[in-house]
Amino acid sequence: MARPREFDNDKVLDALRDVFWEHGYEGTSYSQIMAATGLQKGSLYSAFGDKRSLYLEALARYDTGNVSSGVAMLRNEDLSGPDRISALMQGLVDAAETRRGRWGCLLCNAAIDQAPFNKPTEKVVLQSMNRIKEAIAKALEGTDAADKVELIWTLYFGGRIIIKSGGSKATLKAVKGQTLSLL
Amino acid sequence: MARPREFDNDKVLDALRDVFWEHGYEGTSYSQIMAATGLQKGSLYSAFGDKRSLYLEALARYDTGNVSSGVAMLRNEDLSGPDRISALMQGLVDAAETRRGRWGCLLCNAAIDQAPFNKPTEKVVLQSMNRIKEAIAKALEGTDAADKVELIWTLYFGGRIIIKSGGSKATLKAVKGQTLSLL
DNA sequence: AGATTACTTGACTGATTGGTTAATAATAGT
DNA sequence: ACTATTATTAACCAATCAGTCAAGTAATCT
Repeated sequence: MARPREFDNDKVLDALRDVFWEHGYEGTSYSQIMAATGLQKGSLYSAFGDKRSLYLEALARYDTGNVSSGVAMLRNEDLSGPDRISALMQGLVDAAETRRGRWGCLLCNAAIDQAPFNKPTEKVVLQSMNRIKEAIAKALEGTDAADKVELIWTLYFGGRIIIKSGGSKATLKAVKGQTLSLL
Repeated sequence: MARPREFDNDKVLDALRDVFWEHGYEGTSYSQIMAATGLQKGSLYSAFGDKRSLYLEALARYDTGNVSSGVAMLRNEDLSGPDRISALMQGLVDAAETRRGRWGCLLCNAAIDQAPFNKPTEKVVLQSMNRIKEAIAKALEGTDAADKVELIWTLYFGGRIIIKSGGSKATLKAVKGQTLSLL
C-alpha cells in the first residue's frame, strides 16, 4: 500500500472549525489555516480540497459536534421542557464571558458572511438551523409555549448577535429572564 | 481657493454603505469600492482615509440614515405602541423577499465580521443597537410588554439572521405573529 | 491673467492571496 | 529488496490586495 496519514483527522477538523469560527471565511488565510492545523497547503489540498471545501468541512464539523450536542440537550427527556430551554438560554449567558463564546455561533457567522454568496453554505446552514428549531419544538411540546417555537429559535440566534456585538452578561441575563417568562 | 469636489458626497456615502452592506468588510475590495462610488483610490484616500475609515463612514451613514428612520418610526406617537412593534416586525417579513432585504442588517453584519477585531467598529455597532433598544423601550412604554424590551430587541436581530440564512417569508411571518402575541 | 490651492487620475509598490507542482519520504505488498 | 502508492514539503505561480505618489487639472481669489 501507501504512506499513511501522519495527522489526526479529528484534531485537524477541530482546528479547521475553530479558525473559521473565529475569523470567518474571508478573514481566514491559508497561513492561518496552516498554523492552526499544523499542515502544509499541499496536504490540505490533497486531503480536503480547496478553501471552500475546508470551510464546508468546518461547518460539517460544527454540525456533527457542537450543534448535535445542543440538540441532544434539547431532546433530553430527563429534563422538563422549560428546564431545557432554560439551559439553552443559560448557554448564551455563559458565552458572553468566555473567549470562545465571543466567537458567537458558527452558523450565524456563516449565515452572514457566506450564505448569500455560496449555495452549499446556505444549504448546510439552513439545515443545521432547522435541526435546532425542531429540537426546540420537541422541548416545548406539551408546554404552554408550544406555539412559540420560531420565537424561541429566533431569540437564540438574536442572543448570539448581541454577544458578538459586545453585549454584556447582564444584557444576556435579561434576555434569558424575559424568555423564561414566556414558558 | 481650490478646485472643488466633483462628486456628490451623499451619493458616495450611500454607495459606500451599500457595497460594505452587501459584501462585508473583508469581502469588499478597492476595485468594488471604486466601481460602486465611481471614484479612484486616490480620491477615496484623500477624502476619507484608508479602508477602515471608509467602513466606519459606511456604518455612520447606516446609523444616521437607516437606523434613524427605524428609530423615528418606533418613536412615532401617532401610532400605538403595539402598532409600532408590528411595523418593525413587518419590516422583517418584507425584507425576506427583497434583494436589499437579503443583505440583512448592516449592524448585524458588522457585529459578526468586524466588531470582534476592531474596537471602533464594536463601539459604533453597540451604540446603534442601543439606540434601537431605547426606541423599542419607548414603543413598549405603558403596554403589558413593557418588561420585554430586550426580548423584542433580540428578536429583531434574530430575525435578521434568519433572513440572511435564507429563511422564507413564511418563517418570518411566524416570528412576527408570535412576537405580536406577546403584546 | 496669474497665482494658489486642492481634487483627480493612473501608474506603481511590496506584500499577500489562493492555488499548483515537482521532488522527497514513508509505508505495505510482493 | 524492490515496486507501487500515497503523504509531505517547500518552492513557485499569477492575481489581487491595500496603499502611495507624482503629474495633470480645475476652480477661486487677488
